[in-house]
Amino acid sequence: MNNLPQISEAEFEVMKIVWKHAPINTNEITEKLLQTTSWSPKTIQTLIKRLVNKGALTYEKQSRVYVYTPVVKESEYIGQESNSFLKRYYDGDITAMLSAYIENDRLSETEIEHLRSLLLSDDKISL
Amino acid sequence: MNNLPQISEAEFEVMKIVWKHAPINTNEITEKLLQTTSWSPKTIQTLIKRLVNKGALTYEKQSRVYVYTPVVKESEYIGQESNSFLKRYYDGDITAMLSAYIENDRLSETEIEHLRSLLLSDDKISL
DNA sequence: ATATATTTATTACAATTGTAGGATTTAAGG
DNA sequence: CCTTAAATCCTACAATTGTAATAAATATAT
Repeated sequence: MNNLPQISEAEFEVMKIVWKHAPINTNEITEKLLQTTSWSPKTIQTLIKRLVNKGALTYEKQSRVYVYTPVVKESEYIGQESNSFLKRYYDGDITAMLSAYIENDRLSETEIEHLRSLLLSDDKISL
Repeated sequence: MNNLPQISEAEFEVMKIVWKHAPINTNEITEKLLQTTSWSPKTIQTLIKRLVNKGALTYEKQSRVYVYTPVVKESEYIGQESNSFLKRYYDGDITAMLSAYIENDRLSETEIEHLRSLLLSDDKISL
């Protein structure tokens, strides 16, 4: 059973901070986000609140401050999003995605090399 | 200059039909979609209309019937979505996505074989 | 104890999306 | 020409999202 909560794009930015720095409080989250966005602190608070409501974050009161921890795991969430992305656009077939990238010359030589070594140096090669 | 229109999930289902069968009229679109969804024909009409408004489809009147053609190309749209997906979840790095899939054993042996042959039999190998 | 500074909670509002019903237009048959 | 069936257009409404402002609660210094 999975079905992680649905996390919007802006909310995801908050999640990234929490995943990286948890346990982390509101002010710290805000501070970090202000380095990369121009969101109002009020907006950030709303996003945090919504993530709590959705069950993506939990918090613990430390006197007047709330300290947040992720409920959903980053890898799990990204894995789920990746699967639904692949399903939507490539009929669930990651090789189809790769094919498209290769055919449209969207891969640099370096990337191709990297992919080759990923696939060849993998322990799966032992068949 | 690109910036294709933003197409929602339900709208995308309509687009897939049009990409595949254009030029195609409302009734034909509806008929095809009813094979895979349980949407009301009214809903489908709304989706088509929105796609026209967004500039994703154009139409031509053939007496009382509208016949639709895509304005945005499928490969272009999917390519754009793929890039923004990779940017969002893998820092734009498709090899990172592959790594994650390999590490989490999300790839079948068949898929791995397929990927290997894609990368090895590619004309890029000529370096 | 109380004022106040700081936090959190509540409310707001427009745009997009899913999901459709109702109104209007119009082609075509009589 | 006019009725009517079929097609398109307009309207609706709740949920989610981006983006905040305002209100309320509360810890802490005095």
